[in-house]
Amino acid sequence: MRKKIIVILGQTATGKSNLAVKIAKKVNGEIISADSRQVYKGLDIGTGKISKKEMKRIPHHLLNVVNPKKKFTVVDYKILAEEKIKEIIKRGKIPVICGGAGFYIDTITKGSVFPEVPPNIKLRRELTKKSAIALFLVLKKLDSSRAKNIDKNNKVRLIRAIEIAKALGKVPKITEVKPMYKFTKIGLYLPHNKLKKKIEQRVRKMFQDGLLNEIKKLKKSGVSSKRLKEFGFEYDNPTPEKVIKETLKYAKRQMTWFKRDKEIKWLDASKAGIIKEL
RNA sequence: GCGUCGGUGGUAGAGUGGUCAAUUACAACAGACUGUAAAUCUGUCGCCUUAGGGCUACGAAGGUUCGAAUCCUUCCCGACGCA
Repeated sequence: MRKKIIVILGQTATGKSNLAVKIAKKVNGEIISADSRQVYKGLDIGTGKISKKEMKRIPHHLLNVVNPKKKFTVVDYKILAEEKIKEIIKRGKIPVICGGAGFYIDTITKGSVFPEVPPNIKLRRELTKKSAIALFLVLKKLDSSRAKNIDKNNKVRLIRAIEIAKALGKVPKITEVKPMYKFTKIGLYLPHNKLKKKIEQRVRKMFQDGLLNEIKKLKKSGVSSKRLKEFGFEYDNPTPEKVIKETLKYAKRQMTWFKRDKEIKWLDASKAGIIKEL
């Protein structure tokens, strides 16, 4: 029988972490975070990282595992997460994946295998200087079939495709290896106005809790402002209004991603007693 | 009260006789997603539509003109200056 894994996903500020803890308690589970920024050390307030106290002694994995100066990618995530899953199951416990990064979650639940071409910083730096059209032409020469369905305006994608094509000759089709687990996906959602309110509260609290200080600290430790920008608005000279706006937009993009997944069972986060159906 | 400048779409803000349903930005809505994913990128964004067009629109009302967001008159509102 395939082992069971519970996945808690949803937009930011819907209360995923809390629910995950509750569920983990109930099923004797351990939590694996699926958050692309909470993997970094020192990004605590801005990413809404769960506190020790809130964890309620449930083990949490893939939080604070890398230095923010280093790059961490989906593939890194996949490797680590799969390792953790195995370990947890070995301990006779149930893995509970919890997070809002759809891309990260999918790579685990769908088992997508990405071409094994590590980022080539030098090449990227060079290619970034070129225009999207120029990049597109380069890719077309290297791999016309990938060029056919790539987004011509998206430089980030074009650059990665070129990077892969240069290394492998062409961009291989993505394959999916059926994972040997059975995933139960639970999506937490809030009605729009409630979500908005929640986000506003949450952001205001971040500022009270010293978000600006956290940013200062990161800068001091040598994290460049360009890098901080990559982590998102909270780390780029923020005001509460700005951060709220950006967070709302992000929440929107999250939903766009999740909507496609028909396996998700959606639960209204504002209603109590959600756990019983597990 | 006199004078000056200004009133443009959800907001900010261009446009100063035709090519203007109106540059652009933001917001809003929808979407994409092959190792950056809170990243990156796309579409829609006055109303109606059989998608070719049709209609109503740039504070209000009149006027000039073949034609006005753009010029003139009066009025209303705002900012500043002088009283």
